[in-house]
Amino acid sequence: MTPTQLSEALSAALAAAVADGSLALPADAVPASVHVERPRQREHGDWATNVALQLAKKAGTTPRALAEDLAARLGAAPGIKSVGVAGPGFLNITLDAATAGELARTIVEAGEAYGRGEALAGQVINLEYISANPTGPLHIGHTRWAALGDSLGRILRAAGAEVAAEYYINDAGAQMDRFGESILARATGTEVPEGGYRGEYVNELAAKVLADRPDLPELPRDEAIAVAREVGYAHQLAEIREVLANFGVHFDVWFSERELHDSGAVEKAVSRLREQGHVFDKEGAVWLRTTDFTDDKDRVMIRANGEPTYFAADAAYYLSKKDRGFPGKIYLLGADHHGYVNRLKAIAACAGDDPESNIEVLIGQLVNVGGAKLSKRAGNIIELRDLVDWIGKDAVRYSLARYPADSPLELQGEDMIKQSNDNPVFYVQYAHSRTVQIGIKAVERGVRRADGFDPAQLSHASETALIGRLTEFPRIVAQAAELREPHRVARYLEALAGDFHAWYNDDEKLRVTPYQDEEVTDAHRARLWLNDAVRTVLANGLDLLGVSAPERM
RNA sequence: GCGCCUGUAGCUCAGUGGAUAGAGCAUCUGCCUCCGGAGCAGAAGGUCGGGGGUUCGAAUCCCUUCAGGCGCACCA
Repeated sequence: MTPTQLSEALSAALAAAVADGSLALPADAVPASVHVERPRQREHGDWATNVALQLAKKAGTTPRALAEDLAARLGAAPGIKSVGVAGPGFLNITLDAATAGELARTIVEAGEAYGRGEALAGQVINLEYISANPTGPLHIGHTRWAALGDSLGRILRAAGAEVAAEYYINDAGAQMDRFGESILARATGTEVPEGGYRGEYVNELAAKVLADRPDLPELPRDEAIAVAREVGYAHQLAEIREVLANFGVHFDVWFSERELHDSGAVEKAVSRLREQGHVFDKEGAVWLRTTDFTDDKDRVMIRANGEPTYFAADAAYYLSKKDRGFPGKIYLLGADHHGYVNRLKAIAACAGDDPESNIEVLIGQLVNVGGAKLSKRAGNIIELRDLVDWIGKDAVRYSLARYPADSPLELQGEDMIKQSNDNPVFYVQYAHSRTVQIGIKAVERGVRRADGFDPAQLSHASETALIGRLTEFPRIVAQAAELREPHRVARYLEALAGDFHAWYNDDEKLRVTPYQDEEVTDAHRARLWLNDAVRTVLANGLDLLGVSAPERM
């Protein structure tokens, strides 16, 4: 029995009580689905609901009386072992072992599909993250969004949404010229200009540019800057793409800011917003009246000198997303960009969208890794590439994905490479590899799922706890998708791994494989089904986080 | 000054109005003759920053206050 079915059974019990007059509640006050949750305390049963507490007042009765009535009605339902009333009026529900144990079969047969759902079905979402300038390597701040953004994309898709992951390349503007000038200076042994890029990586780029274009030093200065800029840009972007690919991060679209300018999309955006009535001219510049909405001051789109601002490109980019058919637009930005939230929402509103539903801006707070070496090649930053070389892809991704984005984070690098309980990624991966090895051993000893499944065998406390945990997975995925919080999946996997290890260590009689002189029984087979169900969920969950599920460690 | 985020165990952090506030680390005590000890069981550790309020019920919602981080461009 799934929580959904249980919730429906509760609704039916409420409706029946209203129908026969024992519950004085208007029909429209009966909730279509009743919220059930896993109680913290095991002795409170498999599931609990506070529905009686919530409805008693409206029905003019006491919570306990209402709960007693519901308990009597629900207790007769098939698959339910017992229903109790506790405390002020909680309903505690225990399923019978066979009904609960069926879940293991459901999971094993569903395989990779278990956990996927329809909570976000029909939603079409553009998910933009990282979007770092192509003028230098990715650093630790980008790394947090790389891990969270990619995982969020996977989770949104698992919940049924259609998602395009997008990287906005800020390849326009004065910074690119400074980038070109910096490379040229290094290539020709002259001084890097004020405000230029100085990291060791600029020397590396200069060497690559010279290898591609040995004629660089002989070119007229303007042309040389352009060549250095363009060739350097290509190399830097290639490196970013390679580093992200090695990190397991995939983008569907790499969107160039320059394209917006070259194609005239920026001018078109200005005129479109002008038609909407939100653009005005002042002091020689063209402005967007973002104060019509949530912003605290109006923003310049075209400067007095005729050059468009970065903000104008942002507006054009927003319209591009809208035009390309994405009602939902999620932006993942760093904390240093939180001042942008209101003006981005104002763009949406000026474009005629609903800033509450068509645009969502998630802000990631700072992260620091203690003990990490600062990058010499890029200056005083921690590079994503170095971090992955040092700690490993799985540990970096997991360590970042297991915390919500909106809290500042201080991680210890030494803990992240420890292969022990200090590091939850190994704890979860170890549980997965253990299920794999147990499965192999069981088959060697003649325990085979194909020989049958008697779910009633899974009646031990550690087994029902484990089954209950497995039941939660689809709801956890849906919740992580709806709240945009990948860390919920990681925390769930840690709890599941804990329940699994506890079951494994619980009692020497509760083994998947028989002792050497022992016959294979229904119990061994049932436990193999359960073991394999756990493996399925651990693998599915780790995949949502972009972390590998090793068969052996 | 204004705005956003964050204050939970010694440390790093979970906990989108429910029952006795949880996990890992660190400290202490147990558990390897057969499925992986990278594991398990237990002990100890808390004015949920402070103060008001809403509610049958608040770490969670509202107000206020203190502390820390970040941001307030015709830069990108």
